[in-house]
Amino acid sequence: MRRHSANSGQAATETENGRVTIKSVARRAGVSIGTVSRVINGFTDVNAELRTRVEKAVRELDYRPNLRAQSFVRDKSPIISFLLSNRGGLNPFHSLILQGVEDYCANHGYFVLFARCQYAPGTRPSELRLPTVLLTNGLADCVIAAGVNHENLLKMMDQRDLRYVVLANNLVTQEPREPLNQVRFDDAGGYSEATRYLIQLGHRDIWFVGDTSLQWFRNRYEAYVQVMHENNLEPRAQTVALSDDLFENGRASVDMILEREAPLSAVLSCAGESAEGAMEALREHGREVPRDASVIGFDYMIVRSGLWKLTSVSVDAVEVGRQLGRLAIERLTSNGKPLSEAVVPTTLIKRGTCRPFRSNEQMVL
Amino acid sequence: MRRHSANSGQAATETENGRVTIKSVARRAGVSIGTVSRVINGFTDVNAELRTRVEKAVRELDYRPNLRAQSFVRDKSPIISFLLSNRGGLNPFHSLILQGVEDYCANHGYFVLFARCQYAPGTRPSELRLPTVLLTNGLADCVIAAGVNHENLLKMMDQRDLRYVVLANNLVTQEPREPLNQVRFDDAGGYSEATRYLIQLGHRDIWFVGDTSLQWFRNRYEAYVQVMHENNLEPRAQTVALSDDLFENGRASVDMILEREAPLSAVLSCAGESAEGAMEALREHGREVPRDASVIGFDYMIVRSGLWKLTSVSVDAVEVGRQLGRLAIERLTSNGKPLSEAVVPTTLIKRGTCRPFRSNEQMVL
DNA sequence: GTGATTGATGAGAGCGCTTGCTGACGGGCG
DNA sequence: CGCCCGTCAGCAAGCGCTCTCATCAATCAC
Repeated sequence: MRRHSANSGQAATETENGRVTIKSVARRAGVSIGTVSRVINGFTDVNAELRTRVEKAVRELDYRPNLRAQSFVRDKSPIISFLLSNRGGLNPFHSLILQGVEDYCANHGYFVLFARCQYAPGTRPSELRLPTVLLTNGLADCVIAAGVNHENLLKMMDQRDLRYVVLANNLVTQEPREPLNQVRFDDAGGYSEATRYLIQLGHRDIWFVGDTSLQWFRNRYEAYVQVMHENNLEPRAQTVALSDDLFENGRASVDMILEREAPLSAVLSCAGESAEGAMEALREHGREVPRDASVIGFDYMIVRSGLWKLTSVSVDAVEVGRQLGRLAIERLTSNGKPLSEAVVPTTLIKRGTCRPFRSNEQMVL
Repeated sequence: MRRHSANSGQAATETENGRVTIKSVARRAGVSIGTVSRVINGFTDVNAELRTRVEKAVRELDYRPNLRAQSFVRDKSPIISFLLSNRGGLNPFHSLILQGVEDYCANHGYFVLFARCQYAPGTRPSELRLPTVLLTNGLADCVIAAGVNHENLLKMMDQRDLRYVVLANNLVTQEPREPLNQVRFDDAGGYSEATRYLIQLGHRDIWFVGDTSLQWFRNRYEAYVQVMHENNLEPRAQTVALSDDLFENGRASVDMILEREAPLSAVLSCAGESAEGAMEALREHGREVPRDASVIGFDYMIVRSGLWKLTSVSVDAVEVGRQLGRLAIERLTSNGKPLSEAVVPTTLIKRGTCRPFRSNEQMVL
């Protein structure tokens, strides 16, 4: 690449080359650019008449400050980056979260940059190849780390003094982490409630289905186990991943349970898709839901078409996004001091897949 | 708001206040900042030795140019805005498109800003309240208009000399529009192919199901009608929206057709969800798919869990996004001259819901 | 009436970078 | 040897804005 050759010729000397800048406004209003700056930035110590004149000039010229110049001189930008880590695609859950982030940020004068990245949990922080968003100096002032994240990335961001906020549910950590600068939804609480609900309905043979090698599912599993123990019931779980596909995993798990004729009167499933799979397996074995078995799954208040009848532990994913946006903006305005965790509650939404236990159900098998 | 009081005191005179700028690099390498600039921008007319020294200094100081300063002085930014118009949420289809946009842009040094907006089709361009992304001067240099768009927004952007690229399939226009600066996927082609396929399988009573008051579904409908006519078959369609919910609309439409005992051997559905609804209705009427009726729907190559058996007209939505990203970047680098339309093909993916017609199927009803 | 205080304004420096221009240098050629 | 010209480094002018500081007017206390 060679330098561009001279082509500007006679640079516009005093005249403006077509664009409206703070100077044009100042000239038109007959004030200095400092005064214009004070008016557009809402300082109160400006004479009412001058203010009016400036405002008129702004309107007439349709002036809008150059964000690039503003960001440059203020040394900050109104951009927050939403970083989706280690996820193939933008799944419905994260779509809703992104939507919530955008919603909150847009309402508070910030913009959301969408970026993705992949990294291995094992890589040492210093050897981590950061995504371009994080490497680019001055692009975004705060990062929202969603998707599946690991300690090494957070360490790296700490080292580089990058401000960030994390979605804690999908954060995989070895040792417990101080719950700062993070948003979490209380899925464990929801799974406790769901378990209690099934017990109240009279169920005893309640199976948890889900791959507990994944931390987020393990949290749900542990909540289930605890409630079962509190009620002197034996947890009975199929926690090995029989498939990568959640639907298929739910189907295969329940199929296995029924094949070996283990007693089963309710299924608490780690996810919505796997609950659908569980229902498929029950159907295949001639057991009707909820008549012959109750099923509870998980969802995130996505608007589903007609048939969404699954009783679920439910979290408002858009709200999770809003909280992430809120925390990110607070981090920027709170001068970087750590913020305490925000928790979004979950609710057990009772739809059509649970029913009180009747002992003759056992006969069906 | 009052002006900030003086708090800087003795501004750092010649020393740098902690941050690494082009000056630090220049000093360390013993060259002028101009030379550093030329090196980091890849100009070739730099002496090899100086270049090496500069590169060394950059590495040692871990220097990264300040994007804010660069954007400011270059008067352009590496940010492209993905604007989702008139859509409640970020649905799976648009999530995939966004993903494709991000994919392409990230690979070409651009960043993607995610924004949403709502506007009425009827509003006159001059009265349109533009979303903040478009109003903010210097934020993004090009806008990708996805979601459902209308002429008034495009007119407004034209007037303001905003560069943009449109997803044409969801663009609602009165008069035909020159296909410039837009990406389109050929769903009409896919629906023609699907119709021909059903005819080849021997089906005659092929029903199109979908609300044709929506332009994108009407395009599919018209492709269907044309192929039917070419084959001297009578188009038979349920084009009135019986519900806002696609699933329910498909279900209700087919239910109505079957209720009045109209002959039906295949359903060509405007969307995937509505095809699921159609299958539900067939099931309710005791007709098994594909034994007693064939069904074709639509999808966008989303990875669905196990049971996705629907034969579909299919478009690679991620590719649509990539094309949008490509066109947007071309618009920026092609000095603003209009670019010709990009078309993403659709394919008929034959899964498990179609079978050759057997006349005794008619008996089932 | 005088000096001190307060308040509003304009002037201008400076943010970090790009880039046109100037001029030093050296090699080729007459 | 001198001249010309191509090459390449440094200088410095800006880009549009913010914000400090000096200035000046008006107000107030006594």
